[in-house]
Amino acid sequence: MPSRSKTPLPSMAALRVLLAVAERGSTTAAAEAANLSQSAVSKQILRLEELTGQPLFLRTTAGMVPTEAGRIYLQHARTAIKAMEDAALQVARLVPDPKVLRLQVLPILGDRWLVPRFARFSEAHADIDVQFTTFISATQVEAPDGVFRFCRGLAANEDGFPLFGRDVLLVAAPAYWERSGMPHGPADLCEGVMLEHPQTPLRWAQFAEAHALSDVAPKHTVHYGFYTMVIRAALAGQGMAFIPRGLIAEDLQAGRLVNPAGLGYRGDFGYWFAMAKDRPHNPALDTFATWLAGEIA
Amino acid sequence: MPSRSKTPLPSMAALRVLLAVAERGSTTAAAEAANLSQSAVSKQILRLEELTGQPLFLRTTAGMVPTEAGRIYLQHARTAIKAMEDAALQVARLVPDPKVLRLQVLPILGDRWLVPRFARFSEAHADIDVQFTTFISATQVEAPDGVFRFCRGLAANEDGFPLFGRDVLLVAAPAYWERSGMPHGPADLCEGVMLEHPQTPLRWAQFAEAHALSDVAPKHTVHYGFYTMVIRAALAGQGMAFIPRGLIAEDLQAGRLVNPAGLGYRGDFGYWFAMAKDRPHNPALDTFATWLAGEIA
DNA sequence: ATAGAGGTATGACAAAAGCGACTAGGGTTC
DNA sequence: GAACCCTAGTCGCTTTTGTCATACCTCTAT
Repeated sequence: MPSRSKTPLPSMAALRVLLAVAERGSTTAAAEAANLSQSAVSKQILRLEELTGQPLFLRTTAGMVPTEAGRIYLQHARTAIKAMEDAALQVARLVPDPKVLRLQVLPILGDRWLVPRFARFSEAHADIDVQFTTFISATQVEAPDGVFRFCRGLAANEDGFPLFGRDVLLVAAPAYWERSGMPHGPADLCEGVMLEHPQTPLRWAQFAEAHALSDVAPKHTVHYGFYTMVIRAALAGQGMAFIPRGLIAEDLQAGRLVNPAGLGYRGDFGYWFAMAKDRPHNPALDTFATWLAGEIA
Repeated sequence: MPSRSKTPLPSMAALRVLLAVAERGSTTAAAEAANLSQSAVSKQILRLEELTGQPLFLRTTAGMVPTEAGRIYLQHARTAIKAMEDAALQVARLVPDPKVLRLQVLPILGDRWLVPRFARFSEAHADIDVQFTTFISATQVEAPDGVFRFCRGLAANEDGFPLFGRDVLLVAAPAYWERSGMPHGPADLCEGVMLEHPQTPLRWAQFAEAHALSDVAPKHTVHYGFYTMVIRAALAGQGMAFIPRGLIAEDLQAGRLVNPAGLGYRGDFGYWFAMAKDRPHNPALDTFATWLAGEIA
């Protein structure tokens, strides 16, 4: 039975913007991701805050950080958006020969690697409707057709192939190196500021292990809730980060990030594309996998 | 992590309209419930269908009935709407002295009894923000403050009081009685058409039990998915229905429905208002309960 | 101090979406 | 065939949502 609540509801578009802001940490960055102007993003958030009757973000000089209310609201917004994406997918699957793909992708990989080249794919295969999703939820009924993952390898019941990512570089913005001095070896890094995302194995620990450094470690480490923000912070010159080369190829080339003395390591983890083996054959998925393999070749 | 899907999302308003249409069975009826024009409702549905790429309703001459795709979409729409209502509620609860109430109410009771008189309450207590909700979901974090229920009585850990509804009348539209002939006793009803909602104890079975009728039963029974639609069908002259007097007081007075020979019964079930005993004291809830008690007195 | 670089908010205005009133047209019922 | 229910389309009008330019704030560097 449907609701008869008089509660005014936010628009889904606004919710999407909300999530983008929370993830990227600023209206400016979110605007870019959402293909909107900064002012539009700002207004959406303000409208949401008016709706809920309280601030959803704290405005700091560095950007927007969610308040208590904001975090609660975000959680539910995810559920709502996910529900409708699921709905769209399931309904699309009802037609005889559905050319729909659902791909689960990590936010950083999507933003920095996949989305830029994906335009070419959708141009070449306009008939295939690809839905990207970045998290899973309780309402999820069907597993995605394919998954982008940061892991060591595939499970037994999966097909797939590695993309890139084992080549991890220590980078920072030129401004940062100027301030802290260009390092020549691991030992020079102790004085620096490390930027890390606790749940991602792209950290000093992996670097130290690869180079058998037992007692050296940087004095300051800053943790971010999203790996995206680690990269953003690195670009802003706030510190050093370990980042897979593939994610920042352009930034290195343009000089926005610098990898001193080739410092880095080769990790166990890499980005993989995985598909369940036991699912019914899906030609659209084949097409996508083939294209993807071509892109990394 | 938020979604980065390119899937265009429907507006929440559209989803609400969708639910209304599904429940009431026609755009015309939904328009009334949603305080919109019929044309607006129709257009919302058409837009949703364009979005999903397939029809969500079958157009029959009697109204709109959900397709397979429609039913799936409805299900998810409920979760989405519920998520945002929950969000609004939880966020509202964060302020020091939140004057927010969540009340769970049955659709028929809400439409036909509560909403009409509720205007008076919200006028008198503009500071109290009441949220009506009609279904519960997995994402639900908090129990509602109060529940309107059709039942025999309260549970041990509940406070509350009965509203009305034990006085059940057999009614039909005048046009129907003209066609089928005015009955004078239970036996005359066998030839008629009964309108019932399978999950509601407002049916021939209860009537027969109350009057110890063992072998008489109407030949034709039509089942509806929502009790709302039973009333709608009765008003449209499609048959007879058992309806609590309180829900149709106006229709009886206006002659839109007629209760022949006082036929009916006094049932075990009635509408109750229930509040959990063990919850922290909420002054706004007291205010509401007091008002409600006054309304039925 | 002051300029500059990050960020957010705001005002003016254009585009698009949404709504209501009305109308067309199909199907039932009497 | 007339009256009545339904849905869907058209026409203006209002509201929402977006862009662009700009103001403004706070930190940092010169």
